[in-house]
Amino acid sequence: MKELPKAYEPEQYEDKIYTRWEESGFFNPDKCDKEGKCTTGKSFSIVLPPPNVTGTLHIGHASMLAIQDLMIRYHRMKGDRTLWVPGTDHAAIATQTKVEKLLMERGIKEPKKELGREKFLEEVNKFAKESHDTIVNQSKKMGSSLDWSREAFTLDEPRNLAVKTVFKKMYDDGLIYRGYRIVNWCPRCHSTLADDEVEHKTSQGKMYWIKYGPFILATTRPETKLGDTAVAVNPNDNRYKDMVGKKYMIPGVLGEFEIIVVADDAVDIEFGSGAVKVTPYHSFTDYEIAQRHGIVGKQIIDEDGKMMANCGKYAGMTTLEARTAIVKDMEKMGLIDHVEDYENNLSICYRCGHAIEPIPSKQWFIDVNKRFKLEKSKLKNIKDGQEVSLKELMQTVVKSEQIEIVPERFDKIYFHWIDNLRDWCISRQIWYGHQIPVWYKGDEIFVGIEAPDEDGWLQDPDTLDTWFSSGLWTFSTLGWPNETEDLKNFHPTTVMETGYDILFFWVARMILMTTYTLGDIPFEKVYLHGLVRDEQGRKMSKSLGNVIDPLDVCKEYGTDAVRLSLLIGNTPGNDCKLSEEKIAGFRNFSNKLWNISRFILTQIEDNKYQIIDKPTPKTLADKWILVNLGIVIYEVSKNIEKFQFSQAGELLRDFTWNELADWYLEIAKIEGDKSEILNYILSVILKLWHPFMPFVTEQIWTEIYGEERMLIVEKWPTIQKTSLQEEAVDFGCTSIDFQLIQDIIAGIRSLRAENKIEPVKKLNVVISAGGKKDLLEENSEIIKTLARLENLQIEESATKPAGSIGFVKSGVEIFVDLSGAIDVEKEKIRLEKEKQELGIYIKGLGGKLDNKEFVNNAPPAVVEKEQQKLNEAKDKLIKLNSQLEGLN
RNA sequence: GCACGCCUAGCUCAGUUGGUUAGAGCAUCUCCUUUACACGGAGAGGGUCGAGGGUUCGAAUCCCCCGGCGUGUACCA
Repeated sequence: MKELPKAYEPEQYEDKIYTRWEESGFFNPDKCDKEGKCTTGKSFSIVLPPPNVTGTLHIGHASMLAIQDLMIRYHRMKGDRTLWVPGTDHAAIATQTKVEKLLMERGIKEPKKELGREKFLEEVNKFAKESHDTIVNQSKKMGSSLDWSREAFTLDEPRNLAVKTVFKKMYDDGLIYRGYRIVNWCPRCHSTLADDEVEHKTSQGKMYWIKYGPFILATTRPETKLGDTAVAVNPNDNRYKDMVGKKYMIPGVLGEFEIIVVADDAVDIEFGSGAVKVTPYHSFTDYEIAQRHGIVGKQIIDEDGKMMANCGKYAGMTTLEARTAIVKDMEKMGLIDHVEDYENNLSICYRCGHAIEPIPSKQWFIDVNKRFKLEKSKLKNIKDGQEVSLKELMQTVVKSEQIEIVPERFDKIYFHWIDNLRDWCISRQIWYGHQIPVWYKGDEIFVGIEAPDEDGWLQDPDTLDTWFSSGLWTFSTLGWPNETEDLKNFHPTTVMETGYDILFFWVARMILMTTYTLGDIPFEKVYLHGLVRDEQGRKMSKSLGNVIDPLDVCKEYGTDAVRLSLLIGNTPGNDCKLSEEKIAGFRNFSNKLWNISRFILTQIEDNKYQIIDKPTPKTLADKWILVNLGIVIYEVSKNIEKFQFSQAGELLRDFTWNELADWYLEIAKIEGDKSEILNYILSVILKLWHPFMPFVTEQIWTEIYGEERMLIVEKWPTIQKTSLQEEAVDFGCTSIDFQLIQDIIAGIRSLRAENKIEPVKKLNVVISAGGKKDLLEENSEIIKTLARLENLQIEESATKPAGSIGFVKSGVEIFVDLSGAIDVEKEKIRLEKEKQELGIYIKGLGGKLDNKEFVNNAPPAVVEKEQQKLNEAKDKLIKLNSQLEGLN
C-alpha cells in the first residue's frame, strides 16, 4: 500500500515538479499538439505583460502570474492549443534612472557625462540582464507555465525590427511627424514625457496678486513673467472689453516689456481678476491661447529647469530660486499687491517625482487625429481601404465589442481618455531604448529600417518612448513583421490580463498600434486586475515596511497557498488586501487536500492505482457525492470561463472540505468498499484544483499514478448541464434525501452539545419517520456512527419516549433520549424560542400567500414554492407544540 | 469640478438578469489528542446589507437623494 508523509512540505517538491514540467515540454503548444493533447481545434493565447527589468517581482506580479497561469492551465487541460508567451520590458526611463542612481551610489557623480553613451549603455545592459535573470527565476518559482522557448524582450533584435518597421510605415502614412511645440519636460530625467506620464500632486503654494501695468492679476509662477507676451481676458468680460486688441507696456524686474491683450474663452471670468498673463512657452494653456491668436512666445527656461541667459541677473537660477528672487525684487518695486496661500496641482514626473517643466522643443509625435487609409481591415465596421484616424480605430474596436473589457465599467474610463487624447510625443532624450530610425544630412531627412548607404548621415540621437515598443507586444512577440505560423495560430491573442493602472499607458497603446499595423485587434478580451494592498488597505512600499515578498511567503507557506490567497477573495478590477494570516489559511487548505489524498490512498485497493472512469454509485451517499461533484465540475468550469476565479475557487473549496472531507470520507469509513469511487473523485478534484494549486496537485497525482502521466496535460473533466439533472433522477434520489440524513445527525450533535452530554456517551434515538422510514433504515449505520448512538429505532410513527427531547426536520420527528438528564426549563426555552421564530416565519409566508397581488403577479413556481414552505412550517409547528406539551 | 468604485457578521469579502428565515473564510466562545489531517473535528454566538425616500406582490439587488472612504481625470492662471 502506498503511503504519504503526514504533512505536505512544499519546498521539498516544488522545484523538482517545475523541472519535470519544463522537461516535459508541455509548456510549448507545439509539443502538446504533437502528443495529441490539443483536441478542441481552438487556440488560447496570452502574452505576458512584460515585467520591467528594473528589479525584482513583487506580490502584484505574483498575483498577475497566478491569474494568467490559472487560465492557461485550464485551457491547456481542456485541450486548446494553449500558448503563454514570456518576456521582459526594457522600461527605458525607469531602468536608465535606476542605473544612474546605482552608479552614483558607486561614486560616479555624473554617470552619463563620465562614461559616455556606449559605456553607460553597457552598464544598463548588465543591470538589465541580471534583473531579467531574477525575474525569470521568480516566475518559475510561482509555477508559471510559460513557454520559455518563445521568450522575448522589448529591446532585442526581432522587436527592434518590428519597431523600425512600424515607425517607417507611420512616417510614410504621415502619422509620425516632427514638430516644434511645447512638451512635458523632466529636468531631472532630461527628457520629454507623454501626457499620461505626468502625475498630479496637490501641493501648498502661494498665489501672487501682482500689479501688471493697467491690470492686477493672480499667478502662481511670477518667475514666468519674464516670458510673458500677452494678457488674456474672457471675451464676455465687460471690465476689460475696451482693452482687447491694445498693446501695453508693463513694468518688470528687467525693465518694461510689451504685451497685447487678447480675448479668449479659456479664461474664467470668476477666477482671480479675470485677467491672465500669457507665457506661451512655459504653460500648455498659454501656448494654446497664443496659437489661437498668433502670439509669439519667448523661451526663458532651459532643459535643466534653469533661467536662460536672456533673464539678466536671474540667469542660471532654478525656477524656484528665480521665483524667490523675483518676488523680492517686485516687492521692492511695489509690484506685489498681496500674496495668498493657495493649493494647486503640481505636475511631476511619474518615474522620478521631479516637477515637470513645460518647455518648447523639437520632437517626434504621432498624430492621433489625422485620417489615413487602412489598407486591410479585419475590424468590425471598418472596410478595407477606409479612411480613419488612430483615435477612431481605438474607439471603434471597443464600441463594436470586438474587444471586451472586464469589468465593463472601464469602458467609460477608456473612452474618456481617448476623447481627451492629444498627439503622442514619442521621442525621448535618453540613451536606453530603441534609437529613432531617422537620419539627417543637413536639411535632408531619411527614415528607414537601415541607415542610408552613403556617408555623412547622422542618426537621430533620441530614443523612442518605451510604450512604443510595448504597444507592438502582442504581435512583435509572435514574429511580426515575418509572416510566422505563430502569428497565424495565436493572433489576435485571446486574453490580455493586466492591471487597471496601465490601461492607458499600455492597453490603449496596443490597441492603437495593432489596429493600425495589422488592421486587427491585439486581443479579444481585456481582463483588468487591481492592486494588492496590505491588510490595512495601504499600498505596499519599502518605506512603510509592509511589503510581502512573494518568494519569502512561497518558501514559508508554499507557492500553492500564496497563489490561492491571491486568487480567492480577489475580484476583477478591484484592489485586494493580503495578509500573512490569509496565506496561512490556504496553507492549511493545501495540507487538508494532501491529507484527503493520504486517506483516500489507504482506501484504494492494492494495485489499483490507476485513473478510472466514473463508477456506479451504490449507496445514497455515493449518489449524493457524485451528483455534487458533477455540479462542481459544471460550476467551476463556468466560473473560470466567466473570469470569476474567486467564485470558482470558493465552490471547489466548499466541496472539497465541507462535502468530501467532512461528510463523505467519514461515511466511507463506515460503509467501506469505496476504492473505485474515491479513486475517481480524487482524480477529478486534483484536475479541478490543478490550475489553482499546480504543485500540490501534481505531486499527489505523481504519488498515486506514477510519473508516466502528468496532471498538467490530463483532460479537464466535463459535464453537460442537462445530464446533471438527469443524473440525479437516474440515481433515484434527490439532494433532499441526503440532506435529511445530514440534518438528523447535525440535530442530534447539536442537542448533545447544548445539553453538555459527554462526547463518549452513546445515546438512544427514536425516529418517527413517516414515508422516509426505508431511506433512514438504509442509512441507519451512518446516523448511528456519526451521531454516536447506542440504539436507533426507526418507526413509521412513534410517540415521544419519556425523558427524551426532540426536533423536527422535513416532516420527520427525532427523539433523543437523554435519560432524564434534561434540563426541562432550558429545553422549554429552546422550544419556545424556536416556536416563536417559526411563528414569525409562518405569519410572513401566510401574509404573502393571502396577498392576491402576489399570487397573481409572481411566477407560479415561486408561489408554489412558498405554499410548500408554509405547509412544512405548519406541520413543524404542530410537532413542536406536542413536544412542548410533553414537557409539562 | 466631472466621472467611476466601495460602504453587507469584530476583520476580509461573496452575493451576475429582484423571489429559501442574507452566506463564506478568519477571529471569538464551548467541547473533543474518535489511527487522513490539531495546518484537525463537533457545536455555538454574531448582521434592521451606510442614512432617508421611491418603484414593485416582493429590494442587499433597480431608481432618486444624502453622508463617509477611495480612485481616475480636467485649461483653474
